[in-house]
Amino acid sequence: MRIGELAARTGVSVRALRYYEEQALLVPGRSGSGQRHYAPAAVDRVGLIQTLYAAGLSSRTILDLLPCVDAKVNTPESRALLRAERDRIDEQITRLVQARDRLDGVIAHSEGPASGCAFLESESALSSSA
Amino acid sequence: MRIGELAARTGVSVRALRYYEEQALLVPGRSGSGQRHYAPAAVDRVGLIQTLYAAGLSSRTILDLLPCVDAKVNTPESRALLRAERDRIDEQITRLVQARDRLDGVIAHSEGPASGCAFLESESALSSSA
DNA sequence: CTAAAACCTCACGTCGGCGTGAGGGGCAAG
DNA sequence: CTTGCCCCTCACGCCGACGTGAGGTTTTAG
Repeated sequence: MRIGELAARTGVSVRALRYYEEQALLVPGRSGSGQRHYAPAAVDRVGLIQTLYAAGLSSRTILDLLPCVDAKVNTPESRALLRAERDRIDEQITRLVQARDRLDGVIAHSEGPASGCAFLESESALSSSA
Repeated sequence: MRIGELAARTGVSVRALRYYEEQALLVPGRSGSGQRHYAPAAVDRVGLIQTLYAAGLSSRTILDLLPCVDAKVNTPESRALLRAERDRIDEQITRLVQARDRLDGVIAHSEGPASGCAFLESESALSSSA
């Protein structure tokens, strides 16, 4: 299929697909006239790339991970790389849960101000002069 | 305390603190000569800001949330805002868990290729020519 | 008093993941 | 042939959270 169809099927922009090629994440074949041609499997590939981007990984990192994911490479280094990125994601989840809990606490407080709770330890007197 | 000390205590850069002021997230008092002076509570404040930044919130969003967190504002709108941001974080967590699980699957596969599992549905023949 | 820190205000640089034209080719239908 | 749609390659724009000087003032230690 050509780039427009892949874009339509995956929901990502044509520009983004060209960008993925630039980053060597998804390199299509070319017709004689220079047009890009993608195999059907490219749809799944784009989905994976999107998932990883959504997890906050950079193009470079994804580029490093893809060969492992494709199971074309399976060395101790590649496994370490996979675990490292997994752990980074884990940390990020931890941070997000922390922020969410914080907001949940505020929400609970704003809805039921019955208790004089101080789960948000003291936010007052933010500045002082001289 | 002055900006350098706050920076040291919180681990964020002096530049970042000035930026927070620019964004109206943390506005310190000033001495006659123009130097910033922060109250001790500013340490916690910076921690909160950092937590929210780490959760992927923008300066603008944090600015909107802070009055609610400070419990200075408690309107239906502010509560809706809090919930909306909480839900965004929830979604982000979902995405991250998805990505992590994906990597976990790959890791499991790379370590024990005993099972002919296909949890990563077909990643092959990525491109075709003409 | 003097020198070194620490502070101040501009104001431009960076980086990543694209958006958005500009300007021009390829290909099927009528 | 021509209309029209999809495709191509540059190449600049953008945005947010700061980094990084430049050039000058204030505070502090000796």
